[in-house]
Amino acid sequence: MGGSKRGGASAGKRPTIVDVARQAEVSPAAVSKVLRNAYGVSEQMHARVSAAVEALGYRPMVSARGMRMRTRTLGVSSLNVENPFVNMLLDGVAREAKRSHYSALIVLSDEDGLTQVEAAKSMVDRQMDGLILITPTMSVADLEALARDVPLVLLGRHGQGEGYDSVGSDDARGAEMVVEHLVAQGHERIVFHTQEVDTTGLPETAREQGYRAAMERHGLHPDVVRGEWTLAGGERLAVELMKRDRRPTAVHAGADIAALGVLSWMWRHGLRAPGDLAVAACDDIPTSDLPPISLTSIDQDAIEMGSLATRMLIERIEGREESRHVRVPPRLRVRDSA
Amino acid sequence: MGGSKRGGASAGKRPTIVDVARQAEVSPAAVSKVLRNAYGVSEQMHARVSAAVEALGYRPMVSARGMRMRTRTLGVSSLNVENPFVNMLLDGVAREAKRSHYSALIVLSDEDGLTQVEAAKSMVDRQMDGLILITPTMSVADLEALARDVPLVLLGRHGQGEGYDSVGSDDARGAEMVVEHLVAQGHERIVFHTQEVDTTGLPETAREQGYRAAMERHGLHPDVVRGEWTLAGGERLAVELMKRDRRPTAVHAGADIAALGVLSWMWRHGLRAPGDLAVAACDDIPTSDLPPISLTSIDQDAIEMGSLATRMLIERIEGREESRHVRVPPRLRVRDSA
DNA sequence: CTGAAAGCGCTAACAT
DNA sequence: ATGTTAGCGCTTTCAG
Repeated sequence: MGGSKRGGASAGKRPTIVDVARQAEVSPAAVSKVLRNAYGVSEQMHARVSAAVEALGYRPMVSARGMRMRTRTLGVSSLNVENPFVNMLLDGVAREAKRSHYSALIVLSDEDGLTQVEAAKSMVDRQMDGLILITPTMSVADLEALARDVPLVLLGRHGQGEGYDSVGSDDARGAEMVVEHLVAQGHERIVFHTQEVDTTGLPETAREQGYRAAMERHGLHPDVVRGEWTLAGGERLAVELMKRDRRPTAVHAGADIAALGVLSWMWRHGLRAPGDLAVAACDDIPTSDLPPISLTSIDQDAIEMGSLATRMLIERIEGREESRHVRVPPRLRVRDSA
Repeated sequence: MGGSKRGGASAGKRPTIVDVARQAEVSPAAVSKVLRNAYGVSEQMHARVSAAVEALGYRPMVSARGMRMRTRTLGVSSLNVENPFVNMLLDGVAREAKRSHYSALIVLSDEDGLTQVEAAKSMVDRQMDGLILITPTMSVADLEALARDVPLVLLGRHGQGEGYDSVGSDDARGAEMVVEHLVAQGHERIVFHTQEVDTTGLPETAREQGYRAAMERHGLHPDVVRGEWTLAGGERLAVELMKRDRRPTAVHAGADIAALGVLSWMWRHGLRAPGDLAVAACDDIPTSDLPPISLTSIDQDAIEMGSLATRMLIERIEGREESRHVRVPPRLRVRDSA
């Protein structure tokens, strides 16, 4: 049945390093050295082993190898991807990992802080060399505990602690830019919409700070509405704003996905941006650029953020000790909605 | 600093099963049994071991365990996620995996068939119990080879071979539904836009068949334009259609993302759907439902597809031998664009 | 430059 | 019901 030498690597079983050694008539240790390009292997040996590897279609089993050395695998934990912004981050991570000859494995976890911790630990159990956590909502204490077990980079969240790194957009600056732009357009009653959070370091916090600072600098009253950065959250925001006696003239929805909710509601009710209400947000997801939407937004260069986080994680894996916390400068994309 | 008993599991190193055994004053084998809920452990033993596990914060190392048994980990390989449809599939997979107490690890690979094969193999190297491949473009031969090494389910692609399973939308039926709808609206010159593919089983093929069949049934001329299912591809399609002497009155863009390209181009040029051109597509991504877009589309129930594929993979891992190829029925979402 | 032997953390017979 | 021993596939001393 297509089998070859008896007792060999045929029988449907995956060939091991011992099979290769037998085929090449050398020791398993020698094979291992060739595979790792270790120091001290003759041309001859290299050729023999390579031929055998080729012939058997041998591939090292990563978990066995992982018991003695690094696996060259990065773990990425991400919230469920309703938000396309996250996809762009993942894209950046995947590209950079590939470029650096690492594998990146992604696990999807829930908003729930506990599940995130569990997801992260489960990646450690699986011998990942390091972890990238995308906008994790877990506590700082949990993050620090995790960082003691494994090299760690936060992506899309600001960190300040020691022991891990972070890459975030300069959220405060982004929110300021939105306000500056709206003020320049003559707006004065500008609402900011954000999510309730209890953990520090999340974009919500920084964006609100930036908004408040900019408003006050212009002698305007901050007007913050709490809600959710989802489509539905945006619709509820629209309802709330429109039923006010003294309507605002502009809203910074906090995140594109919420802004889309606002625009949808307005559209359905015969209202248009910016005429009835100027709308702006953060994330610059692809949908925002579609002409019928044309949402003014803060571009956070997500792909670059993902790629930077990956480079930083690899540096850490390869020995860096000092923490680095990077804020990537945002850009304002002015479109029709504001 | 802060260490406890000398020689114990303190010193920053992760505790092993031996540490737990020592702490509980039992044998490592006993610990292993408790951990696996294996047959034949006394109440007493269970309590002692559990306490020790708790005390040390012990977690089994999955790769070591994986050398002797299953890892309860599913590998998911997915194309780079420009297309939100894929996210919905992933979402379904993640939920079902969690429900079944499996972990799902995702790897992002390129369009390129070779890279996909490499990505899949690398998951096998990492001891995944089974693989879900999302709309893989690799050859049937490659798929069959892979299926010999590991339980395999294709998601978003039709398969017929033995040795693996598949879950796809009934793409032919979906395309038919679009044509039926357009014909019912009085359209006769209906273009179908698809991607060039060389591999069988992909949605492109089935959708084109469904389109042709439906057109012919109504005595209409099939009119197929090749291009790319991307935003840019959709814009090129619009250009091509609009410069024709005898313009079509409707287009089935093949995929929502391409339809958005068509709509964008039309919008920028002062044209509107369905007045100037009726536009419909497949995928029903969230953006299509936004009022300013309102794209008529085929809802493939991606979340259910992902979840079904996951259940099927687990069945296979747990012993099923016969192949199953499922076609999930699509639904037409009629909106303003057609 | 190469090979023999020990061991990574765990499970699976086999004793007891 | 529990412990002993061997070994999964690989790397790593350490001799030769």
